[in-house]
Amino acid sequence: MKKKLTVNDSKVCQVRMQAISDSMSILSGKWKFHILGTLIEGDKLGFMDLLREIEGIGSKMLSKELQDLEMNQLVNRKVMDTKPITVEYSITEYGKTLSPVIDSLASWGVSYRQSVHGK
Amino acid sequence: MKKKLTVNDSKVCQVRMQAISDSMSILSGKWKFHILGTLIEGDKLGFMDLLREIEGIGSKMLSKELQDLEMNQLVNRKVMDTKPITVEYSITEYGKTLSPVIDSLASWGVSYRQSVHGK
DNA sequence: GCTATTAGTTTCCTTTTGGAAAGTACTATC
DNA sequence: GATAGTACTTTCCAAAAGGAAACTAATAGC
Repeated sequence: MKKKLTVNDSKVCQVRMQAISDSMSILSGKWKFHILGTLIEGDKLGFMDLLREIEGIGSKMLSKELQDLEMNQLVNRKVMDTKPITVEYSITEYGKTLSPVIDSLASWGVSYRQSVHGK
Repeated sequence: MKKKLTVNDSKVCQVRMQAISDSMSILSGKWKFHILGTLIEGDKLGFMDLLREIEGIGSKMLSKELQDLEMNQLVNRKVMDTKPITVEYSITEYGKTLSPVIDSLASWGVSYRQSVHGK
C-alpha cells in the first residue's frame, strides 16, 4: 500500500479557495449576476426598469438584492427629486471590476447552450 | 412628464440573461466552484482527497455535487480496481472550459479581500 | 477479531431562499 | 375622487439547501 503524505498544504489552493468563498458570499443567490449584468449594460435604471428588465424577479427580491449590492459598494442608489419620486440605480466603478466574471459566465452559458442544443 | 418607450427589447440583454441563467443552473450551490477549482488544480483526486481538500464540505454534499457535475459532463468518475476500492475524479476537457469563469471569480475574490483588509 | 481505510448513503433536522400578494405613501392625471 | 405610476415593505408560506451523525460494505493489516 502506498504511503500518504500527511503534510499536503498547497498554499496556492487555500488562497484560491478562500477567494472563491469571498466572491460567492457576495454574489450568491439567484439574482445578483442578473442585476449586475443589467446595470453594466444600461447605465442608469429605475426600480421599475429593473423589475421589467429582469424577467421573473419580484419587488421583494429586487429590493433586498439591491440593498445587498449597495452595501457592498457594487451599485449606487440615487434618489431623484422628481414629481413621482424616482431612484436611479447604477453600477459603481468597483462594481465594474466584476465585468470579467460576469462576461466569462455569460460567454460560458452561451457556448453551453450551443453545445446542448446542437448547432 | 417623459414618454416611455413601450418597446425596449434589446435582444443582446435577453441572450445574456439566458446565458447567465444557464450557467448558474449548473454551477449553483455552495460547493460547485470549489470542487471544480480543486479538480482543475490537482488532476486526479479520490473522494477522500476532495473531502480533505475542500474545507467544510461533508460527504453527503460532496457526493451529491460530484454526481451533478458528472451528469453535466464536467467531471469524470473512474472506479479503480484497487485493494480498498478507490475512485479517481478528474475534470473533463469540457470542464476545463470553465477555467476562465473560475479564475476570474478567484481573482476578483483576491482583490476584494485586499481592498477590504486594507493593504 | 478489532481497527482502519475506501466510498459513499441515509436519516433527521435546521436554516436559508425565494415567491405571491397585499399594503404603504406620495403625486399626478383624468 | 378614482385610477395610475413611482418605490418599496411586510406578511405568510413552501421549497430547497445544507449539515451532523450514523450506517453500509468491502478489504487489508495487526
